[in-house]
Amino acid sequence: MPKPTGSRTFEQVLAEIERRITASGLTVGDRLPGERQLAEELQVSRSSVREAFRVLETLGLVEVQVGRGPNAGAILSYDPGATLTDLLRLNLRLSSLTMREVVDTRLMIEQWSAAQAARMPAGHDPESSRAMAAALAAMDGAATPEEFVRHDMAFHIALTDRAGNTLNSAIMRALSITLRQYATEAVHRLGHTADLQTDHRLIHSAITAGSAADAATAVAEHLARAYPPIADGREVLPSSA
Amino acid sequence: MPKPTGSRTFEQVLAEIERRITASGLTVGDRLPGERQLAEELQVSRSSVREAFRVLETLGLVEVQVGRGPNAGAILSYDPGATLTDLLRLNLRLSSLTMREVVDTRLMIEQWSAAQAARMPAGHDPESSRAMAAALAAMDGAATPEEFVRHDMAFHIALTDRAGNTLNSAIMRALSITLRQYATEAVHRLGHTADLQTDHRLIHSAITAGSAADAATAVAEHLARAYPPIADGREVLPSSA
DNA sequence: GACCAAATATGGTCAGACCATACACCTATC
DNA sequence: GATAGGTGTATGGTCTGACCATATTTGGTC
Repeated sequence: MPKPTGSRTFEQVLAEIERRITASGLTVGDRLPGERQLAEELQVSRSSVREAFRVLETLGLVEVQVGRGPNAGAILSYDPGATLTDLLRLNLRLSSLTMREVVDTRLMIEQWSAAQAARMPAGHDPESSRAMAAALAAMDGAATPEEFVRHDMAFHIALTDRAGNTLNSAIMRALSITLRQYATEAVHRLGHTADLQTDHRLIHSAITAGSAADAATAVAEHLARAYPPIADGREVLPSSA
Repeated sequence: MPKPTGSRTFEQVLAEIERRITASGLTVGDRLPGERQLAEELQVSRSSVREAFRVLETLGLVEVQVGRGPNAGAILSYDPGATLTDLLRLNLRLSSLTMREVVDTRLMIEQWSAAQAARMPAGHDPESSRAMAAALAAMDGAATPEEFVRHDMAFHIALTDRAGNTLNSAIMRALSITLRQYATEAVHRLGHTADLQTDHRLIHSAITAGSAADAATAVAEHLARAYPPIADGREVLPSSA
């Protein structure tokens, strides 16, 4: 037991909030009591409640808004992506992670997702289907590498969404954001995007055709092309996030 | 731009700390200034510094200790696992995630890792090698389902470590902890562990023999046996964590 | 009914105090 | 001189109470 259920006050507040979520069946969209009210209910100071709220906010579980009315206060939300993104970015800064590992994990998720997506019935999740097609078209019309990469990210995220695992989707979103600048530089280096688009269409048609194995292969080849300079070193994150 | 670089004070403190980490080359083990000192340096209140510290702590980037001496204060650390675990647990509580998705993601990582591990040269990472063998033996001698599951977790984590991707390892650790109680109940239901151990040995020998495909297949079959009742519903987390 | 102004509830921030903890330092003793 | 014990002090942890900023609600006025 590394943590003996936290003796600090804000940890007890966290435990109580977690207990209430479980017991009262609170869910996304519901509101937590205000800072002052919760402080009085639990007989703790407002500072402790605030520190607990910062933790919940960091975990992407609540969104806090000032002012008055139904939208003010701490609202239960669902955005693990932001947390994961922060986590990845900071760990790259600390050199606890390498770009190589991030890219490999992305390949893993995307290969898996492409295979799963190919196995889905034709009419499955029309929204992600539309998103993939739209991203493909938008990449054709992209005027700058930045714009291309933006739609490229959308394409790969839609692909992951299509596999239907929201946990994988959340991780994929975080990985994409982390790799964005890297991807942009790669496109600049390449100088053109024709090969990448050929890859994308190969992936897309394999999924549409229901060929899981082909889809997985196409994804692997695409990422090998997109991230060639990454060998095995401890590349650091570009200076600007 | 969802976040305009945070107008709140504690977010500016976070940005400044992140800047210092990047600029000064601070790394794991180094100490951040004390709360009072940082507050004065940045001309903000101690409360704001504390809220920033709570965020860093939640992200697993610092560990805070009271008292005096070289171990006191906020030390840069590296423990994304705790954050991921909290993230998973709370999102399961909010029903934003299903057990099915968690199990699927675990299968994905473990299949990938088993295949990668099988491709490694024989002498690679002797530590995880030893850990796998030790866990196998310990499972044979386990007297209770709880003890069996503890060593089972160690086995699967060692397998993932052997693939050499620390990001995947961190995710796998979080998934394992999240699934622990579930796994324990599954072993209780099964009533015996012979089949599971047969699976484990199959996985182990496939990796040792360097057969990536066999290793991946063995992992898939093992997890299908270990988590059979999970179909497609929105199973909730067991009440006690 | 529309519009504008005041009241109010909410989070955001600050200053200052006191407590608990754990090491640092110094003194007394041998 | 070495050791043991007490005291000092820097650190995080918590609380109180105040004030500010913001956004909605309320109510009055035209």
